[in-house]
Amino acid sequence: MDVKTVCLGMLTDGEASGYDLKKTFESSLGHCFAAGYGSIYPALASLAESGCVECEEVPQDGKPDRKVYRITPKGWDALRAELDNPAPMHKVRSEFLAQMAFAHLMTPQQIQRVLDSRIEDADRNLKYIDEFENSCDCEWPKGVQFSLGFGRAMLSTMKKYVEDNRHMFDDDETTNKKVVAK
Amino acid sequence: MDVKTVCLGMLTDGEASGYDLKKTFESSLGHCFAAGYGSIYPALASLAESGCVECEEVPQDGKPDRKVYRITPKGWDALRAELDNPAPMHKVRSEFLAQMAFAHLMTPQQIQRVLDSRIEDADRNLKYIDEFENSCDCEWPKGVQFSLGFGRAMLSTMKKYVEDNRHMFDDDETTNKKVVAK
DNA sequence: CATTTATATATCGAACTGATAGTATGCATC
DNA sequence: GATGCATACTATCAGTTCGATATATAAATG
Repeated sequence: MDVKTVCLGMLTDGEASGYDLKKTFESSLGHCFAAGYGSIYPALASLAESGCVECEEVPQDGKPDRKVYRITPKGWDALRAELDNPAPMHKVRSEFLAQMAFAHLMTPQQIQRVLDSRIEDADRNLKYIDEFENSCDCEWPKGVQFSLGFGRAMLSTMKKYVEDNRHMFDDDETTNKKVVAK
Repeated sequence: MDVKTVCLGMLTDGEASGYDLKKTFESSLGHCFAAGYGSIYPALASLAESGCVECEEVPQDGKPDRKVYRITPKGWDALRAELDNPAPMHKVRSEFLAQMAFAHLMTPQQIQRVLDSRIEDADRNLKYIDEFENSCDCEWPKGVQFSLGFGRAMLSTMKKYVEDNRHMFDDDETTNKKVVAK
């Protein structure tokens, strides 16, 4: 399940350009699988070379030609083979947690700022998921619903965990002052 | 907070070789920030070149020289600058969710196998976290505790979500049979 | 005695990231 | 009327990272 395969999967829904695919990445998979032009265009070129997709160049005046891609029977075979993978990975790369593991080298202010930004980011992503879910009159396929719900569950847990545990990093001085103030 | 910075952070705990750092990546950051030799060795070479770490080659008979790295004052400055980043990212790249988004192209058997493997993976990672947490007589620093708790919260949510929602993909035929059997 | 595991180094191609660049249209703001 | 910004569309490039592989030896395990 690399970028190539995901592009192939998206093309089962109908022909599309690299630009179109980028938008789909941002909307439906944005919370769990990112890809930029630097991945998408090479992926399409490679898929075209191996015969998994066909490309039709649609001339447009002024704008550059629109290159529309369509999945081929060979592409369907390749996709089915990939979807048979019984154990696809779920990887996390958290500079946030890595930084927090060095909290003893940071000031309380630095720590709280980082925690604030994590909560903001979670909220932003929760909003994206809601917006995407409501952007369709009809229902999304089950798999997409599952994926959106999964994202929501993870982001809610993340937010709650940060909120519930940020007191761990309360400044001792501040705490003492509060105690004294009582 | 790239691999270079994390290595620098680990070296604040005392000198270490590339091999030692790899073990630390596997144990304390394994659940949230992976790095292999292909990242660690180039990172150390680059840090040495920029004067952030010193390297001492300790000869050993039979085995290749052990290269021991130590952080320098310049390295401390670089680390402090990185730790000032107010909004470190938390990225997810889930081939699992991407594949599930195409569940309508898979058989119910394929889907259930994928969900099983996700639960197994969550359990495995929860076990790793517990084992690491108990591998120390004294207490880990607050930041490390926070990071471990975070990982546990996310993995528990993941497992529960999959368990609670896998029925979404029950085979219609099977469901009908059950209903009939009643 | 053979095999596996641990110690320790390192490289390489493929893949991915994030930024940048080019070109045109339309729309709003100043 | 100009300036800047958003949208549509293409594409590349340097730097990073991933996963696998290679090399060599000692110690433990079967």
